[in-house]
Amino acid sequence: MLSRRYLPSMPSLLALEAVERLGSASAAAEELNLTQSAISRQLQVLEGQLGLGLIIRDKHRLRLTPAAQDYCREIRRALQALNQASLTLRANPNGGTLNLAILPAFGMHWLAPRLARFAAQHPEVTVNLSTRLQPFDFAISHFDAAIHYGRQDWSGVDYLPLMAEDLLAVSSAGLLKTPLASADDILSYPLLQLESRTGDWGRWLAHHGTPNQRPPAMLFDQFATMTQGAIHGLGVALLPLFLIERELTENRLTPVFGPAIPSLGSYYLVWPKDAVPRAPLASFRNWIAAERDA
Amino acid sequence: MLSRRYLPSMPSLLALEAVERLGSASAAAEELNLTQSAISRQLQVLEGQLGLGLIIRDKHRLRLTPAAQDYCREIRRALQALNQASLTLRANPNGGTLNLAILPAFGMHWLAPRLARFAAQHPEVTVNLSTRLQPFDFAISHFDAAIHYGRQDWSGVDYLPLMAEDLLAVSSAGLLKTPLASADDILSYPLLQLESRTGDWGRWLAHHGTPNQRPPAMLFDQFATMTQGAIHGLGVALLPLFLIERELTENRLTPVFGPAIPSLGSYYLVWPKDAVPRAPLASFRNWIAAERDA
DNA sequence: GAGAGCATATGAGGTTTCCTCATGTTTTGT
DNA sequence: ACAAAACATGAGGAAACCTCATATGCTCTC
Repeated sequence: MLSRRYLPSMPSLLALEAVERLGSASAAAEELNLTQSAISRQLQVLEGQLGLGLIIRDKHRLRLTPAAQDYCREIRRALQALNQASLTLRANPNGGTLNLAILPAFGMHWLAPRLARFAAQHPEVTVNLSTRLQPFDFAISHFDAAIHYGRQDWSGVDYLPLMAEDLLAVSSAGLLKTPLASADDILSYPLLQLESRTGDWGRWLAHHGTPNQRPPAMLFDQFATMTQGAIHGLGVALLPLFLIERELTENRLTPVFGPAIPSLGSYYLVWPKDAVPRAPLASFRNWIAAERDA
Repeated sequence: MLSRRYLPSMPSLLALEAVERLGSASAAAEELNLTQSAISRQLQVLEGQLGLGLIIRDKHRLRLTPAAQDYCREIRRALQALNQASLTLRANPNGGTLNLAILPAFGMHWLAPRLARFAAQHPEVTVNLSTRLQPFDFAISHFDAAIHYGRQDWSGVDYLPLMAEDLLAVSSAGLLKTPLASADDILSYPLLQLESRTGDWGRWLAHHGTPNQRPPAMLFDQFATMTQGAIHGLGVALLPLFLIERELTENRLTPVFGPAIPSLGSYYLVWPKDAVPRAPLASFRNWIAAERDA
């Protein structure tokens, strides 16, 4: 329950926030279209209400105490959330919102091209996308659903399988002087891999008859940067086929050895098992299942 | 930059929040120590300012539109953050706060017993603990630092090693009728393992001369539940020694085969590389380094 | 189906908060 | 030394907020 007693007023919080950011009451006043006098008073009001000093008034300069700076960090985040929520509501007065955590590569290549159709089909839902590289706890985040790659190893969620994945070993055209005679010749080139998928090269080698290897490789946190690395000749990368179709047709990447092999994990839409049902999520789930089967 | 124009007033947000939660304006009025009249007007003010209807007035009952419910979810979170920040500031006017993400088992067994000393040494810092089972992105969370188990595989952070770990194979006293003749006899018992550490049993077997195994095992997301499972005879678990000292001395768990083996990962304190230096984090880092070496 | 009980809405009016204007004081820079 | 710039504050008005009193409509019970 929220007690009204300890919630400062909006103007006083805005004043503090702006003063912290801009460094002076005058500048804050200008930004907020107020007078310097108003800011000065609001700061006093806030100090009075919280019952402590927030500002060190030193030679007619304002400086926040360390505690006030911490406080400011928190309230800025909260104010931005309020602002964002209000703007979203104005932009979309009839529908709901769907907060979706995506994986950057999947979001860019699979979801983004299709999402316009969802928007057309469900104009009442605004989709907010935010990238997350790792699974997270739904209970302490504000997401309705997430895109997950891997196996069904996220606890407390339900899964909708979206897509399997094939991995192809590729490099820039110039990297290999001569074609590889066998798969394990690849070990003489620098290998690139994703932090979150360090087993992939081992699986690729096993698939080509060289088991129990776990070759060293350069680490990237996202496919986008790894793809760029490969294009620029940094080494050989094992990349999902659906991400690099353009790079292959435009010869910026070329296959190195063998065909694409099926990836160990798949892409899923996941959402918390215990969430209260919400229309936007249900619409999205139905839509994405249909897209998958299209 | 926060525009003052679209930020509703505090009373109007509180009114909406309470109405959504309590279902009526009268109940909201009582909770907020206001009159029903005040609530009714604030709702109208809010609708006016946002320029849209939030409430379906149906037979003298108030019902929020779906969009308003979504909006409510967001503002409630923000209001709670403001409330929390204000209370924290009042409780601790001189110092900073340190938001720390911990691993539950490490937090309970290693950190908790020591944390009182930090509090005594640094009364000016309030430590907020929150458990996280997986690495996360510091840029989009509000944490100052985190406890990490594994290798140095979290990107964009600095590391302070805290502790290595030894793993012991244990079960309830009654589970094994006869002592194991060899390590791989363990495969005939159900094995328990952590979701995030699925390679551990393979390493344990390799350590005892049986390489390249990846035995199936029951999955747990936290050590606490897994320990309870082992105590109640669910199977054999590979548990960090520092977590189960009591269980061993009190014979609720007994070693199954062999001594403890060193774990692949270690515990670290990690914090974002690019963060602006803050006194609470520096104090904590210094303190925890000293604790580690004590 | 009449009346009690409980909702919300609203007119009128008071109180508090918020803001500006005008002015004073101190510091900084030229 | 003087201008410019910064913050503080007294006074007063405007806006926001709240209450009281009252009106109206729904629902449930007898």
